[in-house]
Amino acid sequence: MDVSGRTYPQLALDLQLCFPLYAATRAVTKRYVTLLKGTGLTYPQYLVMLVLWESEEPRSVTSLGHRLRLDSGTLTPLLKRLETAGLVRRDRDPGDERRVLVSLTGDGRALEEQVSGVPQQLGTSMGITRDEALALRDQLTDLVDHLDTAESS
Amino acid sequence: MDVSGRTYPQLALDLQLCFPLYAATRAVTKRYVTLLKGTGLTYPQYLVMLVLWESEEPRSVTSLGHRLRLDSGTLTPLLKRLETAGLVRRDRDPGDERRVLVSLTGDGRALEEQVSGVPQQLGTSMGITRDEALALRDQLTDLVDHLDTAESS
DNA sequence: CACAACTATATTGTGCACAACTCAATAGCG
DNA sequence: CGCTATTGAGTTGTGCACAATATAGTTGTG
Repeated sequence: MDVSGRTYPQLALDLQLCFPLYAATRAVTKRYVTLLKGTGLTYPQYLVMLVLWESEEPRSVTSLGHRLRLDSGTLTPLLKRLETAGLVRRDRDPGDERRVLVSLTGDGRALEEQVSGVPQQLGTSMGITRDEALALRDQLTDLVDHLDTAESS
Repeated sequence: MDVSGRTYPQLALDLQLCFPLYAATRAVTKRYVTLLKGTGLTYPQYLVMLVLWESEEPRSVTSLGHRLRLDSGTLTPLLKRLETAGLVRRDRDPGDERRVLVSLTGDGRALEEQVSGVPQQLGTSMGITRDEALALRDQLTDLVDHLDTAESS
């Protein structure tokens, strides 16, 4: 890698780490488009569905946001699209009318079986073993934790 | 981690790897907003500037796109904003009128010095050593390469 | 009870990403 | 030379992300 001519060689590092991270996310998202074709889900919608499938109970918008680190500005329109698609219902919590509870419809629940092969297919596409995936997960999780604490300083 | 109750436990893995990757990219992007405040650059704009700073010659839109894996639909409006900000110029290549050559202005070149501390600050925020960063970079690069070849199949 | 502080969601505006498409310019070929 | 195929950039439309703001509902306090 040629960095010899740069006035500020340290800037090359940003292209070397931050760019691959950025590119990897877009590559994964792109792969999901193919894998999720037929379900009509986008990648962020799939992540929301994963959280709902893992929950026994309906979840509020804020609760989904905490799990996925997304705010209402992103989730509200996304959830409306899932509602239009007939995969979720959105009902005001009778006990606290500020809250909107998101619950799965029959179709939404049924979709889980249809995508059950996706993680396996993606694992193959990424060309890494389960152990490598778990190690990578840990590094990325650490990174997010560090950035979260750094942001508040 | 409780996955015992799931009908399809393999779906938990997508939340365990793909979600951290997705969250890490957004956390890094968010950190850059703070670090780049004052320059007026967004994270994708900063990446474009990094490529221009590392180039001796003006680059075409396609050439920038290959380096950053972005298409003209993303780059054209982004480059127009950089042009409006006075950081780059966009001129048709006299030798091939289809091509638009992107070159740095004096202001654009001067900005390099102003952001030269950013990689160091980000490294601190991420809480990883240079060696860890390079190892992570290699894993992510491998991942992108695998996904690229998988996509075409 | 009145009312200020707080909470949960929704809305608005900006900026990516990317697929699909258009259009102008160029290259290649008979 | 004339015609077709290709290439490079731009446009359009959809769907995130997220900051900033608005609004309705709730809670705590005097």
